Amino acid sequence: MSIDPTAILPRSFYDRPTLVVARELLGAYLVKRENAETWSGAMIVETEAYRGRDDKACHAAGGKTARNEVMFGPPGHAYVYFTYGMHHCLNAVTEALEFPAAVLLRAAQPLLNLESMRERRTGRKDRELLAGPGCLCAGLGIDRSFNTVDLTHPDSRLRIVRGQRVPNSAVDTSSRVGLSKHSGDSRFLPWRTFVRDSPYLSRGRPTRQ
DNA sequence: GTAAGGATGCGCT
DNA sequence: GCGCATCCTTACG
Repeated sequence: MSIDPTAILPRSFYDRPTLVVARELLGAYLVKRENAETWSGAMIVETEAYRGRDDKACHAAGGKTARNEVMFGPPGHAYVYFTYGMHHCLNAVTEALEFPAAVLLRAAQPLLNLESMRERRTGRKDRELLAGPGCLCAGLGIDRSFNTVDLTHPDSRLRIVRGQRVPNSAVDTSSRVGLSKHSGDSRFLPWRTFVRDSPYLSRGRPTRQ
């Protein structure tokens, strides 16, 4: 298994229904350039879909603001936001221009340049380096300076490239993690997708009734 | 093993 | 000012 940082997923990959993109991102490689020679890489194992004005859990449910306007832009760009006063979260924008939607990358299996990840996440086991949306950004050193980065551009320091095929038999879904009451019925949508038996998943518990 | 609460800063009302 | 698409530490079985 080797990562080819030039096998970039094209914009057409993201210009599809968000749930399809969320499913197909499982097994893909998230790749970040550390410097001229060094790349860090990890296989995506857990995602969540956030889609449109009707999804009350979607940041864009209340309309376009300075914070979420990337979600209204063209697909294939990174939406990175800061939350809980300390965590960054990384999303890939999906669907057509002006339709706000994105896939939250929640967990990944470290594959390339684990040294850098261990430095940024001292004291953690390897399986925990990228296990959670905040952890994933911490482990890969992704902050708000990555907001709006084009994930499909050959010069970008952050991109997603072709990875491994994950069979449907290995994929499971659940409701999304961490949504509060204000999301209404949206919080029960089964829009979290993950590789069922991966040891690299987040510890997040899906929203319950 | 699980559960509860605190940390923390930004976006939005 | 309030609440958050979270994570970590602490407490207790």
